[in-house]
Amino acid sequence: MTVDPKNLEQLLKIHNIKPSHHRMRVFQYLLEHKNHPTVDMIFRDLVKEIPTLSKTTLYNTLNLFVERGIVNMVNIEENESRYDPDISLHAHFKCAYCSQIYDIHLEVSGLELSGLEQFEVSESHVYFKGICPICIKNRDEHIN
Amino acid sequence: MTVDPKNLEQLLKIHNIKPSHHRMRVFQYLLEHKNHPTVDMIFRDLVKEIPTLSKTTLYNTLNLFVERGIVNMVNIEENESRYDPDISLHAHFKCAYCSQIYDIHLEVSGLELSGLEQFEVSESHVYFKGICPICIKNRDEHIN
DNA sequence: AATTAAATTGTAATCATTACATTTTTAATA
DNA sequence: TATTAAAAATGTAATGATTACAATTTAATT
Repeated sequence: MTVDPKNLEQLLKIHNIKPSHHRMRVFQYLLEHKNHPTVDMIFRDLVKEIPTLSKTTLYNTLNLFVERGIVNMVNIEENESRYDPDISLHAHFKCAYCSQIYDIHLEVSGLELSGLEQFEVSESHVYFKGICPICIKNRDEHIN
Repeated sequence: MTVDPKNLEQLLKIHNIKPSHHRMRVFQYLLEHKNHPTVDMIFRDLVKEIPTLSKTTLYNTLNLFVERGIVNMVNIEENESRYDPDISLHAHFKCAYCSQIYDIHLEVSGLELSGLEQFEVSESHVYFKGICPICIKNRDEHIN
C-alpha cells in the first residue's frame, strides 16, 4: 500500500508538525504497516533505508504524533508500547498463541457508559486477550 | 476495613496458593486498599510491618495472584502496573490532574461485541483518561 | 531429627524509555 | 549569498520497573 507524499505532508502541517523527512517517513511507515508495530519493529525496518536514524528521534517523533493526536499509543502489552495510525474508536485483541494483534470493531453505543456522565473523557481504550480464530482452528485440528 | 484472616486463608487455598504469611498479608493489603496501588506503594506500606519483605517476593506473589485469577493487573499507565483485587468486569478512569484512578461500572451488554464471536476471550480491559468531576469543579471555580 | 520441597531473599541483569548535551539541518534575515 | 537563529536529529548515559538467578530460610514429609 502506497501513500501519496503530498497528502502526508498536508496532514502533518495541519496538525502543526513540521513535515521533516524523518517524520514523513515514520508516518508513512505506520500507514503502510497497520500491524501495531513496536518502536523496535519500526526502527529495524526504517534504519535500512535511513541509516542515520536514531531511536531517540523515533521516540521523539512518535511521542509528537501521539501528542498531536494523529497516532494512538496501544498499550496491550505490559512492557512495550505499540503504535496505530488508525485513530478511530476501535478495540484490540491480542492472541496469546500467535501474538498477533487484531483490530476489533467497537459499537459506539457500547461505550456510552453510565457512571461517566460527570467525567470529561479524552481517551478510551478497550482491549482483549485470548485465542484468535486461526489458533483455535489449529488447536482443534491437532486434538485428533 | 478489616478482613477475616480465616476467609483469606480459605480463598488462597481454593486457588491452589499456599497461604504463607506474606501472601496472606499482601492479599489482605489489596483488599484494604482498593485504590489500585503500584508495587512500590504496596512495598512501602508493607515493609513497615514486615521489615524483611523483599520486592522480589512481592513481584512473585502478585504474579502468582494474577496467574491464579484472584487479582487483576491494571495497565492504565505506560510504565507501571497496578493491582486490583476486584476481579469483576469493570472499567477504570485515570484523572490527568489528580492522577486518581476511579472504578467505572461497565454494563456487560456493552461489551457484547460484534466481531469477537470467533475469538476465545480470556481477558477484557477497558479504561479511560480525562478529568474527574472533582478536578472539573476545581478548574471551573478558579476561572472566575 | 533428617530430608526434601517450597518460599523468600538479595544482587545483578534486562530492556524500554527518557534526559541531556551536541551536532546537524532548516528557516529567516540581512 | 552569507549570517544568524531556531528546530530537528543524534549519541550517550541515566532511569526505573521488572525479571533472572543463585543462595538462604522456612515449611512439609518421612
